[in-house]
Amino acid sequence: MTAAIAAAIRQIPNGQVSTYGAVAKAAGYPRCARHVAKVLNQVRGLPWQRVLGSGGSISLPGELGLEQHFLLKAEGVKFRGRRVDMKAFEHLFPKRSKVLSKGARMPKK
DNA sequence: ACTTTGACTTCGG
DNA sequence: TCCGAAGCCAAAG
Repeated sequence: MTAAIAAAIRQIPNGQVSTYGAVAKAAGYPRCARHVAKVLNQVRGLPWQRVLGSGGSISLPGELGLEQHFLLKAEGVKFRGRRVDMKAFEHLFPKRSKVLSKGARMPKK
């Protein structure tokens, strides 16, 4: 599954971005956003800078965050304040034939 | 086999 | 808009 996630991340084209949750979902593990982060941190050769937190926010702390910002900017991604303009730059993964249905979540409300 | 660990996500205040 | 709490799941030790 680590491989599946890594593969999903590699699919993100230059100039576009995605989120942890979206990547996890695309890889077939909708709830494993956190693991995506871990994969990004461990696996090398991935376009890690194209993966953002929900809403297009940079989750990387410190200088790495600045570097991410820089790299994305270099790819043509534009920022709306502290967030990436997801509406315009989020990469949509090809829908896999609902193999893993995840159903509704969020028990709270 | 159990515990820890994440660059998360979402809700409510 | 920002902050804290709770839920979440697989990989690594």
